[in-house]
Amino acid sequence: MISTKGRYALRFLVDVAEHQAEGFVPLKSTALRQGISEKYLEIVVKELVKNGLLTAARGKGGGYQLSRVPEEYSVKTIIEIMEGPLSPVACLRPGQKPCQQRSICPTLSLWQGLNQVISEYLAQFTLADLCRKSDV
Amino acid sequence: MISTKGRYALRFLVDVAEHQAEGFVPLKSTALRQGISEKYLEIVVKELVKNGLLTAARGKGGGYQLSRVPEEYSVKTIIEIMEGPLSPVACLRPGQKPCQQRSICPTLSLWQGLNQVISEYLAQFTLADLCRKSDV
DNA sequence: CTATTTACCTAGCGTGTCAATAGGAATATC
DNA sequence: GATATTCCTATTGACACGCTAGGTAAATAG
Repeated sequence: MISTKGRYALRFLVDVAEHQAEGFVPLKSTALRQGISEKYLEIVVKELVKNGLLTAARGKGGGYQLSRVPEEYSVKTIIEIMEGPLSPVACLRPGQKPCQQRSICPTLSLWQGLNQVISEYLAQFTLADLCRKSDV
Repeated sequence: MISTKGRYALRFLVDVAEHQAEGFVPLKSTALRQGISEKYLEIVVKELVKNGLLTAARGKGGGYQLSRVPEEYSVKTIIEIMEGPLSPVACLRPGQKPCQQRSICPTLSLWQGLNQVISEYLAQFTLADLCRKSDV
């Protein structure tokens, strides 16, 4: 359900948060530290820049910085940017053609509940929480 | 994360639970009622029989019945039979080669927590709960 | 005994996503 | 001008998903 894109994004953001004090953090160094393919990480990071989570600087001495403070990045938002709406079942995805069985489906409310449980869980954490954990 | 296999399985079991009073429930009739491809449903049902959730009877007048009372079918168990272990991220799946970043991964406990939240949610419901809902 | 109904079995197919790779262009610093 | 970096487009191989096809085996009804 949550692919490498979402997970790499989180790890990248944590890494940047922890190293940006020294200036812009180049993708290459994070890829090395985290053991992630450089080229693949590019794809992930591009999305984060496009959505305004990261500020980029090109050229020598360039790299990435967070656009805001870590407390303002909810895990749910980050995951949704990378993965799209995180419905656990296809029939709940927005823009889906309405299921014909919807009105009589005995499992609909089950999935709606699961959806909510997951959303609430991910919404309660921020980047700052993750950084704290990796300090220990 | 939860594919048609798991969802069809639940809907099939609910349907059988609600119609088995009249005898064995043939796959064909459930497929019609639920609007599911007969042939595809076969694949799903085969798995349920193999795992002892359903009792089958061949030939005319045959079909399927629950092996136990609906209260004894936890939603979590059913889903796990169809989908395998329901970890939201690959690195938590049992039998996965241990992640090299594991000891320093800032997101590990996040995923473990998500895993638990999902498991607990699905474990608290049984087939009987779903049947009640479709009665309303 | 035959026709019918049902479960059971094996195989294959088209589509899409995932994770990753390849090769370069644009931009900034020294 | 050399170097380090982000940015852009395209492609690949593997795999799962949802589904289809074409049968065989068993049980019942007439």
